[in-house]
Amino acid sequence: MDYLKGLNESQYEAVTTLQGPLMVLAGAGSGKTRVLTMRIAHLITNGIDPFNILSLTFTNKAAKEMKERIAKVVGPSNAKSLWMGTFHSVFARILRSEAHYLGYPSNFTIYDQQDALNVLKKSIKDLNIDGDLYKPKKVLSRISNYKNNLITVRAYENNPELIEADEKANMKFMGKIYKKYVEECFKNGSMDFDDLLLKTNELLTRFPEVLAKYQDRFRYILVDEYQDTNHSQYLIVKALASKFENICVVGDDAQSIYSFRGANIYNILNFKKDYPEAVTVSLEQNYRSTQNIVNAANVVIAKNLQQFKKNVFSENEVGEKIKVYRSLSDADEANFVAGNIWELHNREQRKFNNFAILYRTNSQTRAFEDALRRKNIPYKVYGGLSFYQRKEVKDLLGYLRLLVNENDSEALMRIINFPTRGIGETTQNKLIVFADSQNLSVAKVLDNLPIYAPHLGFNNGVITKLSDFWSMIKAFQVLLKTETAYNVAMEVAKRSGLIKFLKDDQTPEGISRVENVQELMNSMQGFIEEQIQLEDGDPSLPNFLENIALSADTQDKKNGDEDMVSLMTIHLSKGLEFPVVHLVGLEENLFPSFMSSATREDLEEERRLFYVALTRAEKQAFFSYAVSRFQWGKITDAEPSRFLSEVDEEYIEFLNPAMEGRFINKTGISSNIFDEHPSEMRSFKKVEKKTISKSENDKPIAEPRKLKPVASAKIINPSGASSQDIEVGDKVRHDRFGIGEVAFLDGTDPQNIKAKVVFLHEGEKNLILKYAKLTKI
DNA sequence: AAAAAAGGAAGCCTA
DNA sequence: TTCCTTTTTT
Repeated sequence: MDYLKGLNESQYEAVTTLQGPLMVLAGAGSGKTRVLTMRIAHLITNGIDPFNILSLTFTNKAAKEMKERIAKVVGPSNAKSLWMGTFHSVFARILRSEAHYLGYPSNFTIYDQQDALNVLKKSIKDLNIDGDLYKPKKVLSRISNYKNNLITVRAYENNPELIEADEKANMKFMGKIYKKYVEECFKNGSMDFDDLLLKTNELLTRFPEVLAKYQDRFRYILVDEYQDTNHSQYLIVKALASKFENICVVGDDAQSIYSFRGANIYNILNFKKDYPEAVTVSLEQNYRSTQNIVNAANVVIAKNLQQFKKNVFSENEVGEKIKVYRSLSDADEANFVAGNIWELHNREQRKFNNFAILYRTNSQTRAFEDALRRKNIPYKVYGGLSFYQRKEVKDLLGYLRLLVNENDSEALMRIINFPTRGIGETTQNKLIVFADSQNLSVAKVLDNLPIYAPHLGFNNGVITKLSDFWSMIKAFQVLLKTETAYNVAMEVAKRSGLIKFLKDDQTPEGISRVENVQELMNSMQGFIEEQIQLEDGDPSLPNFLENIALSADTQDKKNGDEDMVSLMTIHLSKGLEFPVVHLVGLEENLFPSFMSSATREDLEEERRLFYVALTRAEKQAFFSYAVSRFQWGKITDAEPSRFLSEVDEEYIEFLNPAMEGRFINKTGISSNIFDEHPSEMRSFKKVEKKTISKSENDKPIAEPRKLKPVASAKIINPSGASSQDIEVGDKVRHDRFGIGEVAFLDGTDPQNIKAKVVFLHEGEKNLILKYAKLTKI
């Protein structure tokens, strides 16, 4: 058992405690992945059939890597029958084989967020509900919330509290929309991401024989990143594990950062309540970072109340102090970071891929891209629009999805007139309305076009276009029976006119679109070859489509990537490590985010995010913040993040000596370093930063303005033309914070007025009127 | 009636 | 900036 050698005491315990419930609290950099893989290997060497092991990971990439590592220990044939993957991919697979229980076709389509949004938009429109009041994105996130908490449409309708809550939030049609959306998805034979979990729960609850089958199969269950599971996932795990209770959860409560998509930190905090006999193992030695970094991260995270007591420590070198840079503007900050990387690259011979720039929001990327490009430093931005979300890629995939599931009317409508073939909006609407009224799918109508056409009032020209289109699709479907997925896709790309359409556009963007389609074809070819190599591989088109639908992590960072600086959000950086980390934009209202300073829970999550960011660093960490930043089309004042003041000074070194200690504020409420002379200093600052952004950033400059407090101001209501006066002393209502009173107004530019509002329950908040959507009461 | 072109508004928190 | 709506052209 060589693989057990080199484990420390707690790692050893985590690997070898095989029976019964086990919780492994794995601090950052404590060798968690190693423990997980060794544990599975150990299970297998102890005679457990891999077929009986279910291992749920956070990303598909993690699953793949882990599987490879396990294969090295126990041999590839043993590793093969392991059930390993994300919740979504594992249960999508199960749902496909059990779909008939739920009345779904086994070839159901999986909708990504964009698809879901399109269906939702259509639903809202069909219900004749004002889309301005019911912003699809907002509605979708509410629906997602319901689903993650197992609130089905029926449960919703039977829950007066929920209905009342939605009414209070000015969304009394939520129930109606929810119902319609679910019906549409069902009709399309499709599930969104949340459905994959919700329907699994339904399957396991309603059909005891199915539950028994999977309980019996998954005798040993491992869940990674347990702190980021949502309620729905929690229930699935609990149901499956309830027979044998061989459940091992691994995670770190200090790194729970996904509550905005439903993750519930109490799943891990209450594990002991669910399984009173559970053994807890804490992995506390950090092998990744210097002592300085570990200690600095510790003192910050210690400010959180909701957490397990841990003593994370490092026995690595003490290391350098964290360097803090105060910059004048976002561009200045980016120049500092780029210059610093350049210098370390030269002076310490660090390769570019040693560096990461981590930020809170994607919109911060641009400044860094500009600065790096100017210095000719190679970089790669992670996140943002992923390859599979590109329009041209989704268009081709739309065709392919339609071939597999012709009831997928979302896919059908996407491509029925793309490339344009004279089937315009009017025709499309007629089709949909008719299909709905007859309770048929659009595909069925097209199947029997000659019969239905008279009822549709189409002229001959339209009928010809429609039947031409549909016979083309049918021909593709026939092709699918004999040809490989790749050949079919190639045929689709050519015969649908898609390639021709894209090639007609010779602009650089157009050329890159063609390349993207080619890239899709390549990845398809790669997928097919890979699947053929595998003994139990499945090179079919449906399998390919499922794979991409679930690979939100396709463009994740690979280790040993090319020699480039990595730029990504902190969320994306979870699980990665870099010798040198620049954590940027450490400003109030940016990090912590202005959306997240409302409640203690939100703030604690931001602090965990900070913890995650800092613990990515192995050798050196740099913090930076700007005193003003180009944001929302305006130059906005910024104050140093409270997290900066939460790091003990012994771990920090200030690069702007004059500023040393100036921002430290022990109240936890942000302070402005210029508070002593508010107006003069601020207007001075404005001038200064304007010159900077002009020369260095070439961005439009805001009109000069005086910044003196005003007694009243107009607010612009973004959702309509109506504007409303808000004055000091007014009682106002906020979507989230509730009722409060305006204490102070600041600024004359109607686009940029800040209000200090004292809320009944949430206390004092600084809000930008334009975004706060306050209602006067 | 459909397609292309132009104009205008909102968008930003995080996968 | 990107997406959506409106206008103009065929």
